[in-house]
Amino acid sequence: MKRSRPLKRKPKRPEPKREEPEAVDLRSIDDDPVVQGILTAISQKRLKPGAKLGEDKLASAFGTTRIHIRQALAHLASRKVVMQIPNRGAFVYRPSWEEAQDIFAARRIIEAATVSAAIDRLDKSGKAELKAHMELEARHDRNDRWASLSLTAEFHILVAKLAGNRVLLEMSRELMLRTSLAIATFEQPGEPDCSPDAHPDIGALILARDKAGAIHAMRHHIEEMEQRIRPHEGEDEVDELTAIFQEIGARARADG
Amino acid sequence: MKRSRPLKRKPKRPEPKREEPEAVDLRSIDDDPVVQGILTAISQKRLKPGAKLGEDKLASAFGTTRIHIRQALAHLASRKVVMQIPNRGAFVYRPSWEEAQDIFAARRIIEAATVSAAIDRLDKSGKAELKAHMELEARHDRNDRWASLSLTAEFHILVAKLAGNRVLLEMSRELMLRTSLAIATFEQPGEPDCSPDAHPDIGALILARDKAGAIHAMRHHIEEMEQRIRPHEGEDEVDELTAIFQEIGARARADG
DNA sequence: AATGTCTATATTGTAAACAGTATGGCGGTT
DNA sequence: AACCGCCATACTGTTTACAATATAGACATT
Repeated sequence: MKRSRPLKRKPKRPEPKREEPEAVDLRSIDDDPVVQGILTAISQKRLKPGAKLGEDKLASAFGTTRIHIRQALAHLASRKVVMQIPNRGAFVYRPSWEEAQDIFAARRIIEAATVSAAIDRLDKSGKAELKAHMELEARHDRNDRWASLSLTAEFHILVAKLAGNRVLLEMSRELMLRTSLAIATFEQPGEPDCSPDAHPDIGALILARDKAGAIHAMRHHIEEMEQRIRPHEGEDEVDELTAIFQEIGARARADG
Repeated sequence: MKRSRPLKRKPKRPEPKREEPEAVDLRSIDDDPVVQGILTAISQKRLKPGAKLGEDKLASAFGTTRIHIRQALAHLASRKVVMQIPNRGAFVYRPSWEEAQDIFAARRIIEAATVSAAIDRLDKSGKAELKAHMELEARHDRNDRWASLSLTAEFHILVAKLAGNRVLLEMSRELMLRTSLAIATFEQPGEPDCSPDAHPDIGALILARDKAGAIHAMRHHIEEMEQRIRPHEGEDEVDELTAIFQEIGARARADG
């Protein structure tokens, strides 16, 4: 509907009213506790792919309203961490087998680049951070599964931080999460995402500024992860059906 | 509030009710006309960085409701295409100078990889697509600025498609958009994002399967783009202030 | 003259009620 | 006994109205 403005003021506006914001706090929705909660729950594998995320339940769980939850779920759906199905609700995203492979391939590319850039930019404080993290990983309590999962992911994030490129850092974070989902979908549960023994080697190579060696080690490390997943074989009949339906859906959308 | 369910049914549920969706149409919000409209408007530089995106105005412009607009804006904010400021509204995202540089650096990495993968996977239909696009670009109407902008962006998207990795394709799309914003922010308006003359060379090198040459040409092409932007100098006083405030905000958040 | 305060207005954010859609159990039919 | 349609229920999606906040102009003050 058109606004019924009183028209009392002068309608002319020679300069079109500088509407551009100069400096404000732009706290992102990423800082939202609901988003963070779901994210950590997923990266710690407490939420499995395909799990339903009911709006009412989440609202009461987090002690907030449904609107807030909807916003958080929409954001997570934009980032492909949850899947929203019309009139059915939100579910933890379950990547396809092809998508899982693509995620690993993307990580090989991006993390090779972050390792390279991290070595180029490595300075005193960077070395200290890296050493501190390696020590943390070496002496952490291996019985605390959730802490382990967080720590091993943090190593890759730290390397991305050292690379000094925020865009690559965002992408690494995103790929890390989607890797968690890929592994959780296609591997027996309970094991960590990374074989943690590889991290000290990679870290040492970075500290030694051995670029070729560090890149090779990182690539190998990611390939090791990838080899721990297998396509679902027991659900072939079902998967065939889903393939058919998705094919039909895609075709209908392309034709229409 | 807690749901006041009648409790007439048996509360026990031995099997936790298979809630996982098997096969459904999952049309993404990316297909939404509002999202697409804003996206193309930005990539065609009809919407400039910093422009205000009022909810009511967009709602009446698209002939839909404010809620719909809000969802679309939230999605675009998740993808860093718009910036949402609490109680102020949504604005077309304006990257910082550092972010602009990071975007170009990320593109160098990712597009070098897509070029490489595209050459590896290049088959008959891929060659045909590439040739068709190059012909389109060669004989298009150079006076139609908006068509030119779309076409030159499509070249990079096509290469990413040929690489056969959906995750990298998504990332390329995202980086493409953010490149548009970066160039629009730091360059005088009106010029295309790419110097279009470079595309035929890159395409020819891909068709010739000259991997090293194609990667080099792509890197060079992106560097050329990057060299066309300059940090804002006339707004140094303002930028200094914003830098200070952002510094303070970040510090306060880190300390708190 | 520049700054500070106040008020009206416009715009965003939130809550609650309503409508639409899928789910699951029940009964009827072959 | 298995299958099919029907109906109650639970959940998501949407509308509506209201509350909170920022903006812009006018006015008072130093």
